[in-house]
Amino acid sequence: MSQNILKRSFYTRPTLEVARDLLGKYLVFKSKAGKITEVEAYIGQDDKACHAAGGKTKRNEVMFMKGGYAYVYLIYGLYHCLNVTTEKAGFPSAILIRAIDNPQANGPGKLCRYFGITRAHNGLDLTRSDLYIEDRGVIISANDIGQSKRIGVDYAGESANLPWRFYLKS
DNA sequence: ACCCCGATCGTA
DNA sequence: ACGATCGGGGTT
Repeated sequence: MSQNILKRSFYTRPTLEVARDLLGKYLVFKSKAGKITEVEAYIGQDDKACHAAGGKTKRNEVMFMKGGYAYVYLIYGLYHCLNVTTEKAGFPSAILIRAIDNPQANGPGKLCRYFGITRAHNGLDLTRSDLYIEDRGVIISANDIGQSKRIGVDYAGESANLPWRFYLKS
């Protein structure tokens, strides 16, 4: 029924809108799927916690693509993190998918381990590959959404306190 | 060539 | 509270 894969126009909107709207959607990859329960937004070069704060590099170049691409990077030499790009080409912004409703994928590193997502998937187009996000008709109201500062970015000065983490209250 | 450190996680 | 583990990015 509601097999509704999110299309380009969903991702190319303002990042904070996309972040809130991703809650309750389903991340799907190779026969595994789960409801997104926690995300964080990283927006532009003024955001000192954003990987693109210092400009474009080989590692973060996908962040400069238009909305709807997978930005995957290795962190701490051990784990991978999955982001989805947002907004228009040339503006670096993305949303970190931190958790789905599954104890095996309740953190960004665990999530990638659970799905088998690695840097090999960096740059995938979420609108035309087997990695995608779909709307299964779950309705999320404003009262269901919690908001806080982002995790693990205390080094980022002023940006550390931006309330750009969104999660589904349990 | 070298050094520092990270959008994490599991164990102590 | 801390160690694992490694590549990116800046510096020499």
